[in-house]
Amino acid sequence: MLKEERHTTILNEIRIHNRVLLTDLSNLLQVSEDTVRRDLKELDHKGQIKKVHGGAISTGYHSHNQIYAHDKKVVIAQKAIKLLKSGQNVLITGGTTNYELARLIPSKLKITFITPSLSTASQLLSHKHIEVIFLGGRLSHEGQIALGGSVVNSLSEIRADLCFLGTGYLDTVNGLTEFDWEVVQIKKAMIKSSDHVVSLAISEKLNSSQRYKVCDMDSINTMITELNPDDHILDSYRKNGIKIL
Amino acid sequence: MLKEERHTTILNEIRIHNRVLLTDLSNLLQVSEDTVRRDLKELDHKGQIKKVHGGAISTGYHSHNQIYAHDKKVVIAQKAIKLLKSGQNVLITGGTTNYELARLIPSKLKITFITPSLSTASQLLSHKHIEVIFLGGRLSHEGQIALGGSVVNSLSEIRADLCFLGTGYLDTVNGLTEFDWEVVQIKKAMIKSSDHVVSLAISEKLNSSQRYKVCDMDSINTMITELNPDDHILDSYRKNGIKIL
DNA sequence: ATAAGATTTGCAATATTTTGCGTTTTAATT
DNA sequence: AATTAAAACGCAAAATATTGCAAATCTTAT
Repeated sequence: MLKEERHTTILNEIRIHNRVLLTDLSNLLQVSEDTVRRDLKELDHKGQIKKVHGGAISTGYHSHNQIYAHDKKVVIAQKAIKLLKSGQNVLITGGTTNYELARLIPSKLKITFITPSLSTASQLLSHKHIEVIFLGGRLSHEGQIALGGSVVNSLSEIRADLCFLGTGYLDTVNGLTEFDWEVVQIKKAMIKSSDHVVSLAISEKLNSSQRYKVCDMDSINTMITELNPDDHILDSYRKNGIKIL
Repeated sequence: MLKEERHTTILNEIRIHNRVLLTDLSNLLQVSEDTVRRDLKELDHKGQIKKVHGGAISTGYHSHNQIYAHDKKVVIAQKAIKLLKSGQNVLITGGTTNYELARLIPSKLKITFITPSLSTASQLLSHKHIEVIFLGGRLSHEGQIALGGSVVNSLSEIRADLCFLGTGYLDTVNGLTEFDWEVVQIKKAMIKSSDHVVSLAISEKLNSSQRYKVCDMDSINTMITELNPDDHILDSYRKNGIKIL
């Protein structure tokens, strides 16, 4: 049986049952478990399925993205926290990385966070010593963040020490880009209101871009990825005078 | 059963019931309690649930008193939903009763809800057909709602068809009263912006009052409790020309 | 057609992960 | 304080993954 045939069969099985066991596939396809394992690995790498211990599950669901690259995000969040000092006024967007950041804030820091993101706000509120300002507006169903003119207006009345920009795509040529136009407006306003702009992105987001531009690379002061700061992947970013953590 | 499957099941259970018992999960998933414990630990670590003694609850928002008088609150919420019509602009406060209301909104209704409550907003957002406007401001750690002048200001620019006031204490002499002065300011502004004011309260809240006054009974158009509308406990409220459901 | 090179496959040895059980520690209740 | 339920810990067995390797298979250039 050809590899491509197996792959189609596997994808079908997962499409039907939402999950599949490695041993079952080995029986069904009449190949060794090793081969199936390698097939799953390949399909996972292509993003078509999610390989898990003992088999694979469908990737279409929400569950995948939430847990995806979780470890990397924790690493990023921990680096970001080192930038915080008591007394600061900090702008922060939504996204799972910033959510992690919000979770991990040490209790000794007394900081005011300002955010348009429901999930980030909620997480921040679990810390009794943190003050949280929510930027109101129409909430988007996808990102659970407030969008629109009211947010931008409110931001124009704010001066922040720091700004944590989550998600987004980074590229030395196009700078920071986003998929959603409204999100771009918010981020632009956030950057304008901050003394220091920090971009948090897992390395997958590097060297890729989306259709709308938030800012050039030189508007970003600090860049944080899960990689070692002197990883060669970051070489092209270094020359822009950006601090890399 | 794959670990990921268990995780999805656990998250679903919590999403539906807001909490789960460890022993129930152990039965449901047919694995040892230790395994469930490890699953919960993992999910908690990822921030997807909150692990507590004996089981787990959903993250952020609502706490243990969520469970209190839950059945009564569902009854109230169901009555309240009958007042809703597509196309309306509806103000809604926080509180567990309104949270239930938000949960139970039927999908055929196209409504815009405006709220200063994080938990209510978040729940409303789970309905794709509902538009949600969040009234931004400084968030309180206790109630998870936005307080302060910015909320009151925003409310002055809004005209709503309906206003659902949760919590609060009702009394024929003192009217609607509250414990928190800032909350009072918000509720006053909400009443001012609405054509029709609905008070939702479990019967325990009747005939009791707190230190700050929101409004007299005659500012309230409709009153909803879990009791039968012609229960004698409600007699004294009836004469104010209030509609009782 | 065939020989060199690359890819795929199965196997075995070695790691890693998962899981349930007994024991100890911790937390809630009376 | 005493009693009980739950959580944490360490452990060992079982299941699953990874790796190196050699045989089989497929490519492709001559």
